[in-house]
Amino acid sequence: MAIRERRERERAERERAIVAAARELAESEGWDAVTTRRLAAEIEYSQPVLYSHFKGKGAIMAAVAVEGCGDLAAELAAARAAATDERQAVAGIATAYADFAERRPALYDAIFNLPTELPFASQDVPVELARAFAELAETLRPFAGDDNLETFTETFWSGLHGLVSLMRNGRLRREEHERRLALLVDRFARLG
Amino acid sequence: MAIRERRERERAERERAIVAAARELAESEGWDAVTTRRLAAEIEYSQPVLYSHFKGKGAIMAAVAVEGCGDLAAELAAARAAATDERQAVAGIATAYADFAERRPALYDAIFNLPTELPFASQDVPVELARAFAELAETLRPFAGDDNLETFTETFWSGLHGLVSLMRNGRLRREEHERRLALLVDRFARLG
DNA sequence: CCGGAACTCTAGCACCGCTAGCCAAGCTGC
DNA sequence: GCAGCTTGGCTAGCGGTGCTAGAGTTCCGG
Repeated sequence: MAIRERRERERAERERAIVAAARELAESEGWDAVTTRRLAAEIEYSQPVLYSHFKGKGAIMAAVAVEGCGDLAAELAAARAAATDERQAVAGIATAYADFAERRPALYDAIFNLPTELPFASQDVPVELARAFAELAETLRPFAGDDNLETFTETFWSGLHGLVSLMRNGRLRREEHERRLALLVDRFARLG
Repeated sequence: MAIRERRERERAERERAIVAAARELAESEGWDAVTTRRLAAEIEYSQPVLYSHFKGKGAIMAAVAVEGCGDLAAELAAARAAATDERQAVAGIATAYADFAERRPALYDAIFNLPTELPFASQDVPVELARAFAELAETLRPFAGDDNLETFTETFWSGLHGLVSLMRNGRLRREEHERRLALLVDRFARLG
């Protein structure tokens, strides 16, 4: 039965290759360039193979999004760990968040903007996403005051998301970005 | 030469019909249902006619977005006018903004989310959009303090945009919406 | 009345996500 | 060792997309 095991190994490997190809293609040429035909060519298999691994293109994008959540969580954690004091931690994590969105726009879109069926508000949130959210929440904890921490975090997070997504599609003046970021942090990282 | 005038009138009328059809279709069935074939059928002309009015589908969507800006500006202005005091004005305009996004998701997406080439940061912003932004700015003026009013407004606006867009695609718990909105308002409508 | 301009239509291109059905390889039971 | 079945990847194709070339019709000016 070792053959069966090898097969399963190869199959898992191919699945990873699909997600990796989708991610790389999206990051280098944008999601519009990610088509099932292109993806199939990239992994050197025919199109229908993709559908034996994933329900459809949306499921592949969701898989990329989950991977991206891991990266985001890691970068947020690093920013929090590097902070010197509580207030600076908020500024640092905000900058890290904005940098992530700026540096990996395709990944960011997969996680937050694209109409994917990535489970969010339900109970089975991807663990990586929960980690990213928790990093934000822990950083904000000293400033939540009487507000519910989760709600407080969601609101701050929304501010960050609004800043980066409006700027990325040209709705905000790019040169004011840092000032807006500082302003948002200032409004949320204060006591009382 | 009256004939030429009649022709131009009919042509302008047809252009309005295209935009109206796109808007109605998007609002009732979502942007996915807005295809050039469907649009052509709706106005009872053939597909290529659309391209004699607009450069492409994107341009039609941009026209719908500009119309939508007018609606948004009107609703924000009404909310501001109905306010009893300065702080309540911020809460009112925030609620009006969120309600607009909730009640007309397709229109909101056309304005802010879809990757349209609607001119924003350039000098020729649609006048309706400038009006909407100005309503926000005037409402926030008493609370901007030392911050640049425009930057301050952009940041608050980003917060609103983040809240509504994350909630609309299932990234935020719907039942906490009003609390988040109140929290955002509270952070921006305070002195000092 | 007729030549030319303006305009709309049919038909089709290249692409999309997705799937039915064929065919070859490999495992299983005799 | 061999027949038959299962597995799994392939080719080909469906119905859709945005967009356009070129034919055909209508109408205006001389």
